[in-house]
Amino acid sequence: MFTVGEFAQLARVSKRLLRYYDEIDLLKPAHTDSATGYRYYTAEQMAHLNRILVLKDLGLSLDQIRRMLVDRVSTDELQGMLLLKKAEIEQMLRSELQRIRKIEARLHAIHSMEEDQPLDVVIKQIPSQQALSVHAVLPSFTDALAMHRLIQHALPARGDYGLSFTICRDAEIIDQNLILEIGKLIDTPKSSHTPVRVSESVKLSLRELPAVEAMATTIVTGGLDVIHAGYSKMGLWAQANGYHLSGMPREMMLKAAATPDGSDLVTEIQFPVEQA
Amino acid sequence: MFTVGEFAQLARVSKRLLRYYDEIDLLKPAHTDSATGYRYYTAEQMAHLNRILVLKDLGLSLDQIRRMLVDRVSTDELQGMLLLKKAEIEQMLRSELQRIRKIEARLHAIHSMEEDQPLDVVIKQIPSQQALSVHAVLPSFTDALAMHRLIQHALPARGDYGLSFTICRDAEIIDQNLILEIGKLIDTPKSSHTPVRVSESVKLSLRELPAVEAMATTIVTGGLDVIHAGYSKMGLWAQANGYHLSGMPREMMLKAAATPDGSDLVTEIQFPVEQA
DNA sequence: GCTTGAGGTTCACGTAACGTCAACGCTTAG
DNA sequence: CTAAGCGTTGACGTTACGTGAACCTCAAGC
Repeated sequence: MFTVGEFAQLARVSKRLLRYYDEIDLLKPAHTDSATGYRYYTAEQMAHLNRILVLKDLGLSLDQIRRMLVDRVSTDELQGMLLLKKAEIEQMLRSELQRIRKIEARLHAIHSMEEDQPLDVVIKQIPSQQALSVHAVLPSFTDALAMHRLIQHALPARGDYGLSFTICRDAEIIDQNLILEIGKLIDTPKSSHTPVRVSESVKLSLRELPAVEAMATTIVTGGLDVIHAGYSKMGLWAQANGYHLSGMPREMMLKAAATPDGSDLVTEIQFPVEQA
Repeated sequence: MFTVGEFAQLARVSKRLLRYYDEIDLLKPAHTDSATGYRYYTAEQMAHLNRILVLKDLGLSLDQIRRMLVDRVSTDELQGMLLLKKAEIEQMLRSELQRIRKIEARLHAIHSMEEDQPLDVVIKQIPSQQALSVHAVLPSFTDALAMHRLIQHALPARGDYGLSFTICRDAEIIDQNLILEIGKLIDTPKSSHTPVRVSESVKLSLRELPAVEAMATTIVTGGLDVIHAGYSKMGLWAQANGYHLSGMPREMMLKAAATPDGSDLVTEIQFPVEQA
């Protein structure tokens, strides 16, 4: 029989830990003096403690260990728990490897473009959204900007409209003509008063932008040249981080231009992606 | 300007998160109404938030991110932190791989020896310990057991003695003759009254067992045959888990034999090991 | 018998990054 | 006028595994 102190020293654990394991019914001393409350452990319990420490080291929680040891679980179940734990660790290893890859990509980005800040790309899930939009074939993004202004003026000020957006319906951005969808999100999807609306020769129609599971997004501040550069950087980023494009890119105008050149535009570029 | 709700929805984070980041000075809204306390965020702050989310995803803590962004840390330092984080993750990957190996070894052990319980091997650090011991060349462990009894009787009952131990001074356990060190630990190292002590023809001398950084230990219950089997299993275990022997094995007698055959002996087998 | 060290219990804290709930104020739409 | 909806603060919970401090009791050696 050993007292806590002796037992703790032999096992090289703290006395506190032994009391704790007693408290959570993981390892009760073989005998507890009812008068003094003193705990007494047998030599055989050292084997028990060792088993606990080993299983803990394998990554099992104390709760699982208690179920396995105190509740006398079968060898098959134990094997199952170990296999499960192993699978868990393997999953974790994969995600940590991915993380390492991202860190390396970022380090590379810092190194290669010294003063240009590296892109901050966040992947988020986007729900489906209702929108009022029009399809247009335009010679340049500058015309798209004009179109946005036109729409802005045509819509009533007091209507639950959200952000202005542009969708490139053609994956290849051709300098000649752009196939675009231009419009505004609708904040309150309940508004049934928005089936169509006319503004000169363009008609806005109600549309539902599909949900996207993984949308790679980044914020750019600046005019059309900066936005265009952002598109190409997003492509590089996807390349470096193991994603590939899986849908039509979108642009969300977070802040409209105050100056004519649009140098204070704030735009969120959105790329639907998939793990390559 | 966006309110928390709008900003949260755009960024796809919770409002709570934004308030939290405000509270910990990680991302303060561009403006806070002093009357109502309402928070207002600008479009530019979305870029800021994105950077925070990206760095968080890379595994940095919010505290580190604050230091990097709010306290305007240099690119070099940022690079250093990322490299450090990468090294951390790599270290973690190594230890998790080791863990996987241990789990696999255990699964294999469960599978191969169906009813014999797999060995529970715990690695601990052992400090140097004082002991009273004698060196002996004996034909068998049975004689060692007898020697332990002899010593037990020769020593005064009331002396701060600890466990009985045996050290195999020869790595190869030869059936012919064993080179052993037999004795008892001394609990209170201050006892200067124990320089030597005589008992018939054997003399116990004061000795200091060296500290061991990594001691693989396991508990076996049973007679000499069981203990001997434990030795060989420990060898197999080390093999399977990537360790190798780096010193003289020790045996600690946790519980002396009550029966002559020693079938209720409880012994801790100790192998000094190193990572292979 | 006295001191001392080891034992006991109980409460609290500590991490990291929020989630959840309660109570309350302000504004607007019906 | 009132209820809905959004905003605020504050406190507590979560998860897992313990550690620390304060305070009290008890066994044992001299």
